[in-house]
Amino acid sequence: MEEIKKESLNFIEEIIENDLKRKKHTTILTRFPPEPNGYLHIGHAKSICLNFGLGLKYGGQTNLRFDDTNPAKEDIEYVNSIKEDVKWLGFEWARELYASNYFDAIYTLTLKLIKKGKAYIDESSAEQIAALKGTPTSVGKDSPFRNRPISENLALFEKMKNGDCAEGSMVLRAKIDMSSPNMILRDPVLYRIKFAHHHQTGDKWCIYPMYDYAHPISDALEEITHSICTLEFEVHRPLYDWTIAELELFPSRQIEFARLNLNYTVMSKRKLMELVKNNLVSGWDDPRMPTISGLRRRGYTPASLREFAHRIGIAKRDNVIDVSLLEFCIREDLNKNAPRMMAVLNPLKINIINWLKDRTEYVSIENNPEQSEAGHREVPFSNELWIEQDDFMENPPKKYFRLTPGGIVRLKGAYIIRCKNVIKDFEGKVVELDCEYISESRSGRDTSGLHPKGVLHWVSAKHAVEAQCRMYDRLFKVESPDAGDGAYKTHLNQDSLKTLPKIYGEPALKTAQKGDTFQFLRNGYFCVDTDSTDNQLIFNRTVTLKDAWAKLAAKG
RNA sequence: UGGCCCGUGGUGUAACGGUAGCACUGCAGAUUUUGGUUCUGUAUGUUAAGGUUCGAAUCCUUACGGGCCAACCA
Repeated sequence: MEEIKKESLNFIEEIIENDLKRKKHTTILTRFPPEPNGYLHIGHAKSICLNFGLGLKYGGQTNLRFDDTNPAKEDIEYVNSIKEDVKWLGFEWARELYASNYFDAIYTLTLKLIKKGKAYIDESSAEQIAALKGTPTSVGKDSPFRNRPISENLALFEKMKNGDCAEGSMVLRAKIDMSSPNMILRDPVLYRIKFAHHHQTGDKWCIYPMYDYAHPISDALEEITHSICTLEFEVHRPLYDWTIAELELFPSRQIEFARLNLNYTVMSKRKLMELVKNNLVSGWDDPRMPTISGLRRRGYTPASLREFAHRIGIAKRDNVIDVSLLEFCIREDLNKNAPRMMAVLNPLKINIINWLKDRTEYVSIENNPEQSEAGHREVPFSNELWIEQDDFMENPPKKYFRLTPGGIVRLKGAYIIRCKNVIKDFEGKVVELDCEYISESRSGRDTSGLHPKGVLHWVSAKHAVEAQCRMYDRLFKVESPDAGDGAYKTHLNQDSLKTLPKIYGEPALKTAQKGDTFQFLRNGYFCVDTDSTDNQLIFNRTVTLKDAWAKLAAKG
């Protein structure tokens, strides 16, 4: 009998399996609760994969619920982008919901809370409330309005709802414990007045519940079994439980896990928003952004992001994931799935001097060595070719096995050539190379007996497709741009985007469509950018290939 | 000077009182018509001190380190 080692569970899965086993629940229901006040980033992707993944794994479901309790900061634009991103990641929600769907229910429940004497209207100013709140190390003091009669609370709450009170003039507070060591429990604000237009409810309401109050109620009304959020909400859990208990609702349980941190980038919505607003990037979907839309435009696939989320795991300790893991995940996917193409990014012209000027020969090159069923394509070879400037050196260092004066090299899928003559301009810069091809060296029928160490990619000049290339690198030049004071913007990598206005690709690239991904042989993975037009093909570099030579050369 | 949470190689994450494992990264080598892929090898770890136990990364205590908490934000 083969012993099957069962995959270890993360702590949330353990809780769920335990709940299922003990029959606390017969099925599970999770939710992904974004606030529509910005675009989703890869940290949200972690949460999405967790919540939807759990639903899938345990045969339950997951709701998408917009946490839209603050109309001042939220917008329908974000609602739409969030839906698009979740779908693109490959998940389907059971129900599309909004916390605002429950505004009536929450209002009714609140009446019950007030009648129980568990909430009161406080007419103190925000400053007064803050002053009486105390500090983490000193207790708070009761508000002078704390013990007003229930009937008065009811009447004032009614007035508040009817729009008879000015913004900031009063709030509804829970009556819990002003001396609690947990600041969250010092009579938290439940409702505030905001005369703001809401993207879902329009102008129906001028009072809006706070997150801490609306969230447990929303969870409970949906009968969410496991309400998963990030660690900073841990201290809010007693309030979450208090709300459910006082209102006698479905016992949803909040569980917290550590949010994702990635090095060489920033992850807070506020900072990402600043980058966008200050035009430090081209938008939320700039390919350098850690947003889901940015990664999508960069050429990351949903599968690679899901794999990444799986590999980083779920735990409660703070973590900083190395971007190299993200890069590993996309390379792994694209290596297996992206068709290979040849494209010369920094061209150097070579003349095959013993090749007839008008002759074109087609050579057959595999589309993907990782997939035999991907087949081959025909690539034209002629007397004028482009190769990469880096692939020729007049005075090569040791272990350089590309083209050198008098040296030989294999042109991928075609012939071996020998460099016969180096042509320079008046400044001494190499501008062209005269080479001879070895006629009996054609790939697949090579009888030359030669074994060059180097194999170069190339493009026939007269058949080349021209395109623009955007070479992306990490947005920040330091590992922790967030460290220290708010000076993260000073760590921006000025070279995070280099545009190559004219690159030469093999003819098959002509029909490439937006979003298509390729491996440009020896250069990296690229995808067709959404800015492309019929007249101008634009590629984004998703990620480079691992480059052993670059490493060696850098060492000297 | 408060409360809560968390400390396992460089980075993540397992081991649920019984041989500290896996992945990424690094390094070295093999293979290769991509200096890619693949394969092999290798380096680095239980924060510390006590205690319980035949046996502790795991349980207890203390210390140390990190994080969170004082929006009418989420």
